[in-house]
Amino acid sequence: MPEKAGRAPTQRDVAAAAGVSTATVSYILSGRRDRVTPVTPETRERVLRAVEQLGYRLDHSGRSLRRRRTELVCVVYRMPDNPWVERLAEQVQTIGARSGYSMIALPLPSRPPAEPVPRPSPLRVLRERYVDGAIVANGTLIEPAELRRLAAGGLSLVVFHDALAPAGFDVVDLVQRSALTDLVGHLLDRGHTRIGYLAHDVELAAPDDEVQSLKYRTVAAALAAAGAPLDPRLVVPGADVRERAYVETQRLLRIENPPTALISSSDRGAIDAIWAARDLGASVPGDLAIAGIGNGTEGSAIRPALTTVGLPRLDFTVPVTRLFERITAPGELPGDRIPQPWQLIVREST
Amino acid sequence: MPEKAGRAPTQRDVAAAAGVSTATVSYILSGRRDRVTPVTPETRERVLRAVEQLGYRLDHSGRSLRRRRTELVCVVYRMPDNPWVERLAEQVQTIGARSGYSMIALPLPSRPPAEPVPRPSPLRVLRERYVDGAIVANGTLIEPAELRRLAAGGLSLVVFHDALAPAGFDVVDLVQRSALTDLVGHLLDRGHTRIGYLAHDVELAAPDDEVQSLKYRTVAAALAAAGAPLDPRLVVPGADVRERAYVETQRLLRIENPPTALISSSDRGAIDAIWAARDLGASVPGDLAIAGIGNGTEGSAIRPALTTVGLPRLDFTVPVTRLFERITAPGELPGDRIPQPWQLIVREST
DNA sequence: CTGAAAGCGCTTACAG
DNA sequence: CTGAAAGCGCTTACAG
Repeated sequence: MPEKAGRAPTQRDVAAAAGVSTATVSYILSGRRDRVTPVTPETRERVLRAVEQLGYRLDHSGRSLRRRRTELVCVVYRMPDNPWVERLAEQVQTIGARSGYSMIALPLPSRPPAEPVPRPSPLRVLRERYVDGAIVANGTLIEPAELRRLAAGGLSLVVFHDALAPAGFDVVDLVQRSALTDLVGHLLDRGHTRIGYLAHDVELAAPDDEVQSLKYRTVAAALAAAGAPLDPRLVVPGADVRERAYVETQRLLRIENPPTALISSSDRGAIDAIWAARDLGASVPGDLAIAGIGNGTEGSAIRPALTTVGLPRLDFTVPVTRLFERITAPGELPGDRIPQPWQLIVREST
Repeated sequence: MPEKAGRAPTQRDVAAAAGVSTATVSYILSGRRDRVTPVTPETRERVLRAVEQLGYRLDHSGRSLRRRRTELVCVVYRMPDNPWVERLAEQVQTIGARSGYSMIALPLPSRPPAEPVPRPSPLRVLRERYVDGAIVANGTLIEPAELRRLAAGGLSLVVFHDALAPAGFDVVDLVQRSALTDLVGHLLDRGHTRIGYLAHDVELAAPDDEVQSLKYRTVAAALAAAGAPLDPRLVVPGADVRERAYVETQRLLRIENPPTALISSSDRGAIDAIWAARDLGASVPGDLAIAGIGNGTEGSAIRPALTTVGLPRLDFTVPVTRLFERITAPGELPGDRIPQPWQLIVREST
């Protein structure tokens, strides 16, 4: 069935085999203009047979060059992915399919590129018009200036970011700060004064980084504002790795004057902390109140159900739809801020 | 700096601005032929200035069409990803960069497509020559016939699969069966006769599926062959979801005549099972031996360290290098089988 | 050392 | 209802 090795068959070959012009082949394969100038069923049949026989496959390079769009969009995120990103990808796939778009993913390294910068940069996919648009999840290490350049160059862009001004692209603002502040307030209201923090490594390594240490900084600021500043001895690493979260929590519980509440920079870390506490015979939230950050899928399935902050529902219809509006529009949309606020979700663990 | 809205600048615009021909622009930007016919430093300088000034960005459609390759490869996997796939992606990125290739990911839905099949299919990226090659991780639901068609159509392909013959593409055979059989033998040697199985949902839903239920089928077959067939009451779901693994393990331990050993279809499930057992006061491996499958990164970090089966090292240099050989070669490589056998890794939990 | 020109595979206004 | 032809942005053998 498939063509012989060598040059892959083109529409010219199909046209020749079916005895029609390439225009006819193109109309039939792309499904356009059918109503205006219908092709006779026999012609169509003949062409489709030739396609089958030659093993013809459309080559998008030609189409993209001519149509000036690739009909591909990209979900950009920082490895590893998470349920959040997967849900986003699914929705991009579903909503994009309606306008004939396919989705690819661009997983970016979790660490800033080493020197010398690798050639080609992974960002080539965005820079050289391989895709018509992209959704950038929060946490990637792409520079704001790069994003502005990409948008100026014609890429349709929707960016999840908490501290960035729209500039030719839309910014989905998770408004994490107020929810995190609410969480701190909630714990203080419950009477806690010794509050610990289970951190991601990067937060301890670069506590001043506005983006990477946003959670840590916000929690620390809220506590300080309430007159109960974070005790450095109650700040421990481990939110990244399950077993370390477990060990560090047990260590915290054994120090003199241990915390009565613990905020974990990840839901995962919080769940491990719950187990760590229980294994030591401590009750949650009685002896130790524990809260996560992120509102992952596991938090509501465990006992005690996890108090956390995050998006109440993983529904990205608005930003995803916006991306395709941008792609469809002549390119004249300004940049909007799309608020998608995190919320405090109080369950049983605090 | 960037061009005004409207048509994006092309090499023609750059050439006009710099007062040279498009050929010169192209040579400078692509870096080819420089040694054969060097461009004078001034010309180069002038062109690069024009590029900067116009905000010119290469458009890969034109290049791909002309060069007959996209310089893009794709890692195809089934959502969600896992450390295994991430490692593979990293290595594709690193090794590909040496030949000027960028990597994208194509995450496929975890369930077979609903009827009617969505248009466009996510496989369009592979079918319509968006990429020059792809590595397909194991577990995707792509039909073998589809893989053969893609290879016949000229796509360079390396497929991780345990039950597939090479056919214009290479097959990385994980040889999972013998390692799984070894695991069963190991437990039997230790004197276990009541062995339980913590399954992925799909294994219970489609136990006859050669690909999706390979682990379950192999374990069951090995036990049956040893004269100790799997007791259906000892087969429980939960390997997919942490909390369910925990609950189901505790349930298993409370039944009359409980298992003395448990094989989990995932490392993650096994780790949760360890915690579940310990929370009930059962010792591991004393009261319950527990083994995982997959050799993820967490298994060696916990106590007791997890016995598991999987790849001893996450080194995919051979298959990844092979992919780029395929891409580079005139296209005349046959299909090879690349064995990359799983092994039994005995640690402390059994 | 540089430029004019052909052509990669497709789409699409236009003429018939 | 169908075909001839131009052209999308780039690369590259070839002529100068």
